Formats: sequence, C-alpha cells, structure tokens
Amino acid sequence: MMTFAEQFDRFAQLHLPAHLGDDAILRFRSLARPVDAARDVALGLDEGSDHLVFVSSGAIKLVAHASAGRNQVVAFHFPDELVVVPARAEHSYTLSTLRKSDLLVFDYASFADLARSDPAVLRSLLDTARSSLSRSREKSLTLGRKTATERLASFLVGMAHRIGVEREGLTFIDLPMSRRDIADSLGLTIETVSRQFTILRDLGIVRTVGKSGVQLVDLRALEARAGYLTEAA
Amino acid sequence: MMTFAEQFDRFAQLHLPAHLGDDAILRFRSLARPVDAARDVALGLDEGSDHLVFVSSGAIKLVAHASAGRNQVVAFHFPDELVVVPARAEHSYTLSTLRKSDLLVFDYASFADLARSDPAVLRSLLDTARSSLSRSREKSLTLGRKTATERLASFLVGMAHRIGVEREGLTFIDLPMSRRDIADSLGLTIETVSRQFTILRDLGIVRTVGKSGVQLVDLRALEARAGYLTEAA
DNA sequence: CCCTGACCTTGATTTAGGTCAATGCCGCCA
DNA sequence: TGGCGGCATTGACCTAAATCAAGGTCAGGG
Repeated sequence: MMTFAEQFDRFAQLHLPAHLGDDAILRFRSLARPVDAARDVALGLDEGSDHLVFVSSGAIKLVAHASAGRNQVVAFHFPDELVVVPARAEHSYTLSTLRKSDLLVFDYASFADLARSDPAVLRSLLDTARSSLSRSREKSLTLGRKTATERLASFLVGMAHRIGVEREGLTFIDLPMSRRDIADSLGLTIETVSRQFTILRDLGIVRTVGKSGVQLVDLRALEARAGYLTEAA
Repeated sequence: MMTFAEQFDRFAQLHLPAHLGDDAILRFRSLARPVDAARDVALGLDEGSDHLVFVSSGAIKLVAHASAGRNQVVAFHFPDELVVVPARAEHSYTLSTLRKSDLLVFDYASFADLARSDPAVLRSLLDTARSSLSRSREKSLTLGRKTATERLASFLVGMAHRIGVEREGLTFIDLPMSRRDIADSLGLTIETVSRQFTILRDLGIVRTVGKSGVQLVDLRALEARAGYLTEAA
C-alpha cells in the first residue's frame, strides 16, 4: 500500500506540469481522495457526476451496464493511467478493482474547474481522453466485426503491449482479470473465451501458466490471427 | 455550398474562444483546408497523421477497417460537430461523406500546436474528445452485449436526439446513411437491419417513409426495446 | 413519364457462438 | 499440506444472426 503523498507525487509528476506553483498543487491535492481497495471491489462513486481516477497501483476495469444484468467491460486500466468515469446516462458505469489497488479519485467537474486556465493540465486531460478514445474505437471494431479468435488474439496483443514483460526472450503476461472479465470485454461468453484459449494453446501460439499466466510463444502468429490490416490501404 | 468564410466563421464561433485576437484567428484560419465533397466520397487524408475535421454542412461517417474488407462505422457526424480522425495504426480509418458536405480539414498536430497555450481552445478540444469518447463507450456496450433489435432501437433513439425533427407531434428522422452504413455501425448485416426495421414497423413503433425517412410513432416503446438500464442502480 | 440500376426486403438454409451441464483444477488458508 | 470453493475447461445441443438467393421498390436521368 502506498501513502497518499507517494501517490499524489506520482500523479503530479505524470499529469501535472512541473512548473505549477505550490498553492496550485495544493488545490489539486485537496481534491484528491485516496482509495485503497481490496481485490474485486466496486468503487462506490456518486453516479450523478463524472469522476477522474488515477491508478497508483493495481489494476481496474470500467464496466458499462445494460438491462438484464448484461455487462460490458469498456476499458481496463493499469498503474500510472488516468480514467474518466462517466456519470450515469442511458447506461450506468462502475469502476472495479481487479487486484488490490491504490487509487486517487477526483470529482471531474472540480478538477476541470481548477484546470480551466492551465494549458498544461488541459493538455494532459486531452491526452488521456484521446488515448481512451483511440482504444475505445479499436474496441468498437473488435466487437462489431471480429470473430471470437480474432478478439482474443487482439486482446492478448494489446495486453502484451500494456502489461507484458520479457522473459527468456518471450513476452509473458500475468493477466489480472478473470475469464469472465475477458469475456465481458470481448463481447463473448466465458466458455467461448476458454475454447479460444484452448485453440491458441493447441496451435502452439500461446502457453498458459496457471489461471492468469500467458506466455506468447509466437507473437507473429498471434498478430496474424488478430484481424489487423496487413496490406497497404 | 458554403463559402470558406462562412464555414470558418461558424467553426470559430463554436470552437474558438470569442476573445481570441485577430492574428491568432488568422493562424487557425490558415490551417483550415476547405473540402467540398459530393455524396459518398472518401476523403483522401494522409494516413500518417491525425486530422481534425469540422462539419459545416452535410453528414459524414468515420470508418475503421479490419482485414478481409470488414468495416466498422465508428461514428457518424453532423453539422457543427468536430471529429478527430486517427492516423493508421493496427487498423486504418477513413472519413466519408454520406451526403454532399462542406468540411474544414485541419492537421491535428498543427492545430494542437497552435492551441497549446490557449486554455479555451484546449477546453473545446477536450469537450470534443470527451463527447466522442462517451458515444464510443455506449457503442461498445451496444456492439458487445445487445441483440439486433436493441441495436437498431438504440440507434434510432440516438439519431432522434441528434438529427430528429418534430413533425405533427412525432419525431421524424431523415436518415442520411444507407442500410449498409447502419449495418456497419451496428455490427450487423444489411439483411438483419432490414428485418429489424420490418419488425419495428409491424409492431407499429416506427413508420418508414421511402428509403430514408423514419417516423417514430412510439418513442417510449422504442426506448423500452433499446436495452437501457431502467431501474435505479 | 418511364426505365434502370442501386438499394432494400423477404425467404430458406447454415453456422458461430451461446446455453446448459458436468467435470477438472488451482490456489488459498486451516 | 490437504481439503474446499470458486474458477476454468470440455462436451452436447440450440439459436440468433449470417449467408445465400430471389424479388421488389424507389429515385433520378433520359
């Protein structure tokens, strides 16, 4: 568990401009609410307003809810990332931890208000929004037009980039999310996700280690099955 | 067709701060490239960089491309809206007109560079990104977890909000996009979209007028079929 | 005004992935 | 360190939507 000071310093270093005056820093600091949550906990955020959440440690998922208990994982987030959690509209959103996590929670409106005249902070918010938008658009393509195999392959390639580590020359991923979370992220069922893992394993493209470990044996083959565009436009 | 001056004035009024100095305005103006495109034309944007496009008139679609010719309409945009068109990454994106349109095209990097110290312009970009992100997340839920009927119902409710007009007390929509575009937006085939229209028509929820007109006879019933969250969280 | 081609609708059949139902296995904690 | 409970895998079967295949219809140009 990180102290509030450690967390805020890390946040400020990554998302606030270096030149910000002490009093300005303090104002942002006073908006930050530290949340130290165990594994698999849904944050009780006020659904009436937007929030901004900084991940100090751990891993989280942002989930959208439709009728009949159907859930869609809209995004996963990892340490040092900033997420915007939308207020409830036609659907509602919840943020949950995948593992024990340290988070800083801000009310979006208050944060944006403090930032309204600071270009550097605004740029940081804009960067955050743009990278979330770009991942969200990729996800639309995956959900709308890809087969189950392609979805899992795309997912694994994406996770390799974000949380993969090199080990014996191969990429290794320690997935913090369950099969259910993967299914809810890819618009599939847990059974289908499991079958796709089996297929990739039988093809020798990945190796699974326990429930959460994945070794990418043949990244090229995985990318080839992800449905990416190959030839020039 | 609108003149460049008309288009830029409209753009500036909506997306640039009122107090901006004349020279600053001129700099933004010099970045704007007017594009007057006929119906169903793909804009030839350099795929190597991001672009910012303002819709002066008409209607456009942003399409993501996967392998094997599969397309996903990632967003539709209408007059007065600003869109970010991403550079090519694992997938490529194209912007096409749905009807004859007047557009202003900016290179994103140049625009952002000019805006980098102006909080008001940055806030405008941030608003654009946030509303695109929020629509994109809703779309993920639709594509990942909704049935064909719910997808079409959600689509029609959304279009009603964006381009619907009141007529004889009912909402009327003149859809600028074809069944193929709707299918590519909802992750379905044109046949399924057509069948869902037939179902909604037979239920008396909508009435179709020609190929593009849709009269929403019973908006409540349509919303009820959209898979929205109903009860309190 | 009517011809034509593109778009849309409808029907028959197929299939990818969902659902239902066991069984297996990991990892945690006593 | 062994037992247990939740997660993951596997198998049999089902169904929503895709695919394949005709027709129908509308809007624009001659």
